[in-house]
Amino acid sequence: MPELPEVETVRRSLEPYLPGRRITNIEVRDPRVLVDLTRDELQNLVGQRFTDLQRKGKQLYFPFDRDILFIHLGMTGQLTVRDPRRKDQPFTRQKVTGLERSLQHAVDPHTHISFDLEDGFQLHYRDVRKFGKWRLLPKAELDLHLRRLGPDPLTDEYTLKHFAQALAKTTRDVKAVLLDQSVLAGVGNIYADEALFVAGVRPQREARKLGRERVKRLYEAVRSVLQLGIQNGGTTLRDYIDGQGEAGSNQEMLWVYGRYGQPCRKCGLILRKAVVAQRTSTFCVHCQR
DNA sequence: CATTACCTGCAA
DNA sequence: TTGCAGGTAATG
Repeated sequence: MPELPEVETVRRSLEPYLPGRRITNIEVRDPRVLVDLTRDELQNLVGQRFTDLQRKGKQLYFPFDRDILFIHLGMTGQLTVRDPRRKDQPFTRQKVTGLERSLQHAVDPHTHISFDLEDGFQLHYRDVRKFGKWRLLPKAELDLHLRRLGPDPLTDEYTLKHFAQALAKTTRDVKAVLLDQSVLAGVGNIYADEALFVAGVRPQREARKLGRERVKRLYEAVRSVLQLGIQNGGTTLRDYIDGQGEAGSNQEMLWVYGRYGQPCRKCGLILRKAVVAQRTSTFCVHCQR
């Protein structure tokens, strides 16, 4: 599900609800998403208030009094807030689509963690495949933990120099570099394919063989496709919803991801797919070299 | 490097 | 029934 634009959309959509609210109860139904963390340790957050909602790449992190809660949504993680003032929607809407079913938390077998907050608000974590990960780390370990990630492309730590150097020193496929979270944090399979198309670069091109001009185009394409994704509230293919249960619309804007067999939106040639960096990749052999 | 494992649901 | 899916992390 979630790459940088989806995670950022979740973060923003939770922002009006969580900061300042005290946690009154925590229920963990399936502890498998907890990493180096027991149910009891998570209970330490009861009585504390949410403060800032932060993000680096695909990693969400929420500072509390002494510890920081890290949440990675994996492939199918959903973090949603229930607002008691909106009884009618979206959580009790009567549609019967899969997306809507996910909002009936009380009876949903995939909602593994629920927080009760002040004023009747609730925060729910749903994750069908359970690839998501929750960690609780002391504040002192924040830098250590974030340092394992490369720069977030929406910050000014993301520089052409750094990006070019990372590409120049490896024989890997360029797509593998885009997906490497220690090089840059936040690009996954969708936005890697999209950025490569926008830059006119084939995913299987050897990273160090890209010329200066194409490196620069790719550097900028990464940022532009992520920004567009955020602008459109993320890409909803099946599971992704934001913190208020809303789907995104960026799937309507995709140039190539998931469109193999269909005509290229720029030149009309049928898009091809190949496995690159162990992931299905879609590209246009005419527009991408 | 590539492969496998972790999980569940859904479409082919 | 098989293969595939937005994710990492642990193996050879």
